[in-house]
Amino acid sequence: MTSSADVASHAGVSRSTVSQILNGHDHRFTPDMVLRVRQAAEDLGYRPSVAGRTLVRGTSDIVITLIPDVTIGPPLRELIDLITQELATAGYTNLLRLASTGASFEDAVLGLRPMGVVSLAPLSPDQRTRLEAQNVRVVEQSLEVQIAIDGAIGRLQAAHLGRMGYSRIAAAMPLIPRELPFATARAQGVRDWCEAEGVQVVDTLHIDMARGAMSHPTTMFGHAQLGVAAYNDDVAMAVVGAASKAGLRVPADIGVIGVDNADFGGVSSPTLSTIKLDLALSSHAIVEALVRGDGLPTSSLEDLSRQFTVIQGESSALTPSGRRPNH
Amino acid sequence: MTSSADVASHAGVSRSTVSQILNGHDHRFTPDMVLRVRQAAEDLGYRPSVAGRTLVRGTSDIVITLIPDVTIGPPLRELIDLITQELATAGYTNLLRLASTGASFEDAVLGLRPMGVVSLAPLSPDQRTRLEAQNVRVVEQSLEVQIAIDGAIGRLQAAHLGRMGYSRIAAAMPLIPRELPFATARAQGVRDWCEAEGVQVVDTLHIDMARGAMSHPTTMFGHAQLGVAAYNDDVAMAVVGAASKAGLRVPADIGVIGVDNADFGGVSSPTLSTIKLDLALSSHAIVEALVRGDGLPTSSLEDLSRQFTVIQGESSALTPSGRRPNH
DNA sequence: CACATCGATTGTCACGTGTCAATCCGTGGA
DNA sequence: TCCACGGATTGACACGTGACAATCGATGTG
Repeated sequence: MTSSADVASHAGVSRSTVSQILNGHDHRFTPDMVLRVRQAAEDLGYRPSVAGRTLVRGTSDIVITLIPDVTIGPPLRELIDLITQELATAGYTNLLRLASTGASFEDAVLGLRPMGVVSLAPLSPDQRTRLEAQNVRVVEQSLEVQIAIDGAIGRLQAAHLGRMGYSRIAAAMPLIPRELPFATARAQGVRDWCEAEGVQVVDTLHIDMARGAMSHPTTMFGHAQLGVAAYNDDVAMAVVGAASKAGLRVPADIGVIGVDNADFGGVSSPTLSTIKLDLALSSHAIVEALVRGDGLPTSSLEDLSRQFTVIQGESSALTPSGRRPNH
Repeated sequence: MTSSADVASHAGVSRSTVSQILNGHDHRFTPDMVLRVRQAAEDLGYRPSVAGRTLVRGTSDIVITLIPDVTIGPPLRELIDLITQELATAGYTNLLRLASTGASFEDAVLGLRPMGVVSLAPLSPDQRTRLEAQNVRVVEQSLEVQIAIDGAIGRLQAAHLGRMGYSRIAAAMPLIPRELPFATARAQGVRDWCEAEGVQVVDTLHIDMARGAMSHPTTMFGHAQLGVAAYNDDVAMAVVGAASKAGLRVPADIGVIGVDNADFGGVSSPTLSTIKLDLALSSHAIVEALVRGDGLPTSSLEDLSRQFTVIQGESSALTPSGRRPNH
């Protein structure tokens, strides 16, 4: 394991010179000296020890990103990639940790003296407090913002179903406790739009996602021309499956729109209408806030709604006017 | 940021005493002294600095797990969780990094002097060489093992379809270059089983997973009673969708089995038959190999096949004997 | 009573780094 | 010739930790 002392002796200079040149203070030195040191570091494959640097600086260049407890599809993956790359450009190292891995998070991570923590899922208030007590910068997807986003998605789904001509609208949510707060916000968003537009709201459908659970659908579809705003594409698929088992036609009798733009929704029959979440522009705001050190600015809801795109599939094409947009 | 010196002065002893008691050498000290130091550390919320420890030991307690460039569903997520927990039990900290985040991996990570790297995706040979040159233990899902696993899955799918009575069998693979080596191994596994059992093999179907691509299915289903072994549940759904658009019945005319046991496959109509991958027992082998320091023992194929379970859905229930197992 | 013994506790060193004060050396002015 | 100047380079320190040698003190032995 080569150290800066090795580089120094290899270049015939003092270790101090090596350290300064490699840390941006090269203007104090002769050009050929700079070149010689750089070359020596290159030859020896020198990588400064994070441990040594952390020790002297009091804080490391490490940022820990907490990954929420959901399946990580292409969009979320891309967001993480972007955050990692932008942090790298700013000189920081992004490392990941699953939020599902118990309380061990703080024990395991705080010893690293990370420069900051990015939490893609809401943190508990005392978790946040403890992190900040250790001078760790925190940028999180707060519960408020998350709920605002979910509400906006619910409204967007309802608006789509209304535009397509469904006269009654319901939300469909999975029976997973962990998802409850978000599901509630979604359903509220659906209700909000319907009340504002004077469209009839039907009680929220609770969908059991266990294998085969929909084989014997109940009379949950007691309405003709019902539009269903599903929690995600999986739930949307369950609704389509249940309707099919009940002998109802999609989209003629029941319309469905999901969220996520999952692969299977684009190739099933019928193809699923869905909402695509574009997370790209958030990454910049996150990294910016982290590096500057202040909190993440609460985006206005106008800004948020721009991040969503309705993708028209066959599952909600009630009216003949429902054409597929070019994509 | 409290250091061991703070704990020492708080307990009225020397820093050396603190260090020894907190590192398992407590048998050398009086019980009440041990208690006093432990209490002081607790009171001050002391967490030893990874940097300091790394510096003096020459290597850190950090393990970096490289996450492959695929969507991370519940099974993979659970594997990562298990690895993290088992490593924590052994005193190591597991941190994650996406494999897709460019070549910056080595620059960013090697400075941490990690104890080891777990790669859930095959590494390039020179990557592995460079890691080992820095005394980093490497445990990877080698290309050979990955291909052996895929071959076994393909055989299992073909065997299921054959058992269900489909007289002709085809593999269905997505058009994604990144997946090509694995897809090829799967198709080969399907072919192997068919040749061994004397069942007719049909040319591999190449499935375009772009939205709406299957709306105008070609004449790819030129065979009655065709069994299709799909690359995953998404591809299986595409096959079902295309069959449906072509006016063919599933499972009567075409049988389909996927891989992954994804949620949507259990609630669609028809429900998808699939293969569930049980990754639990691999985590133990991985951590074991990493902590011991030798390479990951190449599991025999018999062992591997035990990790797979066929889940019977409606999409491959050609024969009346095809009953749904209790689960 | 002197001394060896042994358990309990402490002192010291090294790890690799970044920063800043200190030193070196060549040049120009008085 | 001497000194001040200033740019180029180096020395020394601190960061927090774990391991090991060294020290302390009390007890038992001759």
